Parts: sequence; C-alpha cells; structure tokens
Amino acid sequence: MRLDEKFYLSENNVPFKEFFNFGMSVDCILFGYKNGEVRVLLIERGADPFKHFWALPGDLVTADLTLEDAASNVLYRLTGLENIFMEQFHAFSEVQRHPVGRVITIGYYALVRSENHKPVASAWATESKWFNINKLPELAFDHKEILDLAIGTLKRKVRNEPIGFELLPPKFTLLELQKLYEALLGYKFDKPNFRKKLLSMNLLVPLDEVQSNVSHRPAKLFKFDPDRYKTLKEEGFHFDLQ
Amino acid sequence: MRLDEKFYLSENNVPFKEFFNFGMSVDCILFGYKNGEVRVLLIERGADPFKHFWALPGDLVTADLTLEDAASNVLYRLTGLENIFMEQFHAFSEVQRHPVGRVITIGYYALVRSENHKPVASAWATESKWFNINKLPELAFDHKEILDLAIGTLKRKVRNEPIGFELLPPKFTLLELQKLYEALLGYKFDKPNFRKKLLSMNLLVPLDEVQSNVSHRPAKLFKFDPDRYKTLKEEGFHFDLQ
DNA sequence: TTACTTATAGTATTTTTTACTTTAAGTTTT
DNA sequence: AAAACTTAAAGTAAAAAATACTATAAGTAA
Repeated sequence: MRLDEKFYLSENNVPFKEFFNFGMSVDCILFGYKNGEVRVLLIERGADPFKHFWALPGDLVTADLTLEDAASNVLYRLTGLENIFMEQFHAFSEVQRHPVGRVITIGYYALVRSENHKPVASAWATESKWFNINKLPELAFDHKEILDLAIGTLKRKVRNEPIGFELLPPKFTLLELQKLYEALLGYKFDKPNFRKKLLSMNLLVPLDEVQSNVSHRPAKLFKFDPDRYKTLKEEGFHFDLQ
Repeated sequence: MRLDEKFYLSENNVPFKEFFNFGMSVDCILFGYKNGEVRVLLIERGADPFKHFWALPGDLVTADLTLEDAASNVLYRLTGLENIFMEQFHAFSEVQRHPVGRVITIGYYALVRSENHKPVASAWATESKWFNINKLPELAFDHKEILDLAIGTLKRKVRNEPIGFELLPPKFTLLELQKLYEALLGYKFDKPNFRKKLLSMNLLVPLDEVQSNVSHRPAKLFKFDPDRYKTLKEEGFHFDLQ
C-alpha cells in the first residue's frame, strides 16, 4: 500500500498523503550529580536557528528509527556512552514552537554518573557544559519549558522509583545517598532515620569495603540491587521516600 | 524561512525538508465507571486498514492543531462533551506500527462520568461501545499495547492524584467512592478506615443532602473540592491512597 | 595520647495505620 | 406499630511506622 494511492482518507476527505508533513525530534535532558549539585548537560548550538544559544541536546528523527533509538543516539554522540538510563516524559507540539517548520518533539530525561564520561563536541554543538539546575542560562526554542517539566518529572520519579542510584557511582555510602536525595528534593533528612529507612527496604547490598582517603572514620560502601527491586516490586513493594 | 531553501541541515547533510514526512496521530483511551466496573470506550473501525476491528478512538493530526487540540476534538466527536479530563501519557513510535506509513501516535487517557453522554457514531467509526477493562476484544494496530500502558498509568495516577472523582457524579457517597477505588486498584478497603482517611484529607465537602430511593439508611453526599486540593498541594500535601 | 570527625547502633515518643466493635438511622416486613 | 433488616457513621484498642534524639564506636590528625 503506497501513500499516493490516496486509499485512506481522513474524516474530511483530505488525501492521506497530506498528513505526512511533520518533523519529529527528540530532546534529551541529561542529569548528573557532582559535589552536592544536580546538573544538566546543555549544548551551545552551532547552527541556525538559535545559533550560539544554549539548548537541550536533540536531533531530528529519521524514518528508520524509533524515538528511543533516536534519543539513544543523541546520548551516545554526546557522551560516548551506551545504555544510559533514559525515560520518555512528554510530547511538545505547540504549532509555532520551531521557527523552521512543524516539528513535534519528544522529551527524554536521562541519568548518568557524572564522572564516567567526557562530553564530546559534534557538528550540531560547538560546546557542551554542565549547568546546576538552579542556575540555568537562557535557552533556545521552548527548551526552558521542556527542561522545567523534566525537572518536575525527575523530582516526582525519584521519590517513587529507586532511580536515584543511576546518578551515583556503583559503590556509595549511605551519607552520599542521603546528600543526593537532599539535593534532588530540596530538603534535609535525619541521618539515623534515613539509614534505617533505606536499609529496611532491603534494596542495598552491604559490601566488604569501606571508603578510603577520608580524614575520618570511613563509611561502609553499598551497592544497589536492581534484581532485588524487581522481585520486591512484583510482591507489591512500593519504593517511597516520604 | 522556507523548508526548500535547505538552509538547515542535519548532521549528515540531509536536506532539512526530507525529515518532514512523519504522520502524527492521537489515540484516546476514554475510561468510564458503571456498576462497579471500570470501562473503556472503543470504536469499530469503518475504514481500512483494520476495517471492522475494534480500536481506540483517534485521528491523524493536521498542521494547524496541537496534540491537545487533536485529542480534544476526538473526544468531542466521540461524546459530544468538551473539557473532558485528559492527560498525555506516551508516544508510540515503532517503525512498522502503522501499515500505511510512518505514523507516530501520542496516547491520551481521559476520564468521564459514564452517564453524562451517549457515544456518537462518525465517519471513522461505525459503532462505539464500552468494554470492561478486564474483558477486551482483539484490537487494531498496536492498540492493545497502548491500552495496556494506559491502564497501568491510570492505576498509578489514581493513587497519587485525586483524579478518581472525574469518574463519579458530582455528588457521591463515601461508599461509592470506596467501591470505585476498589474496582480501579483491584483490592478491598476497610470501610471505617477508608472514611477516616478520605475525610482527614479535607478534600471532600459534606453536602446537606442524602441519598434518595435507597432501601436502607441513606448515606450523606459529598463533593470533591478541586480548589482545596490546589491549595493543599501548594502547601506540600501529597494525595496518596496506600 | 588527645582531640576531632563521622559512622552506626539504640531508645523513647509521637503519629499513623490497621482491625475490629458499637451505635445510629433509615427502610421493609409482618 | 413493632420487629427485622440494612447500611451509615462513630469509636476504640492494638500494632506499626515515623520522628527526634542520645550514645557509642572507629577511624584520622595534631
């Protein structure tokens, strides 16, 4: 079946073919965490429109790719990493949102361990840089709106699913985990109670290893157990951080 | 700026214009509630592809509409109602998901008070009918996948936001509310405790009115107070039904 | 050895959840 | 009109969870 057969008509008898003129893009909000700050990786655009503006990394989607493929590609070109944690969160479709044509974009937020990679420059980005999510520059297109929604989504998700671990190194202390959550959610936890709560969830595996190069009693290291979470979830467990 | 100027190129030097060949559609999962059952409104397709199959109501998006407009239009043509509660939940982009061309669809779930409307037939639907969400027919396209995700989203959302009220008449008893949640979540609540919990949230306004035409002590009627919820939410309140 | 810092265990209080009981208020039947 | 029945709605006691705080342990640095 070919489009130009005009086989399939919409309700108002417009040829099917005429509906096929949308551009699709993906925009990625890559979050990282370092020195107690939650950060997002932005690029400086190397081409018009919005040349020299800071923007979300993203790209137009080609006909052979799913949105997930396209977003993975963007993240790979940006960081050199594959299998980054990534989740779709919203479609943005304001008619005038893109100055060059009718482009609908799908937002993905993604989480990385900041130290694991060096941001790479590319044809569409003259520079890439981490920004504290509370100190953001002016952004191209409707990217501020997209980023704001991504931050809101992250804050909600991080309370209801154990995805915060994606931002930490594989081995971490309980205090590091607490500080991460405090940075993400914007409020403090009581240390002994935070410990108790997290450990009672049985999601953390204690390792036979402690911090090194610290000038005080070194804390025990833990790792997150994704399989354990999967099992518990099937049994009805629901991750929830107050 | 016109597309054929080829002003804006992707990373691989493909003319910008060639990216603009996607079809966009919206598909709506309209949920209702009647006689203790959660239901979804499906249509029988009146045209190929998948003629005579049951399917989600949806339509291709035209260039002058946002996705929200398009979804509202679908719901209006289906029910005759405007301002139906509706929320975007996912974009579906498998390359082969539509047999006629590359169509990416955005899923919206919507909630109505079942008794408020009569489903209407239209050019793209020879019939529309409510189905119990546990007794669904075979569906066209990838609509089963879309519907499954919508049901999962509804079950999660209904616990964390007071949207269940959209499925009930404006005036309802606490037992009616309890039965709705039991149908949605698939487990039972203790009656006195359910009452206590809901009333302690201060989201329900007691009315000077009771049930009529019941063969037992009539229960007091309540209404949901959306403004109160808005205020409480800003103060940090978080709706949560275990 | 002492001072200092942070880890980690423990405890006591308050609040919330859970399970269950009792009483009230209406309708229907006899 | 009384009795039986059904559901509403309030109350209560036990268990569990969250909260606030204290004490001790284990390391580093002076």
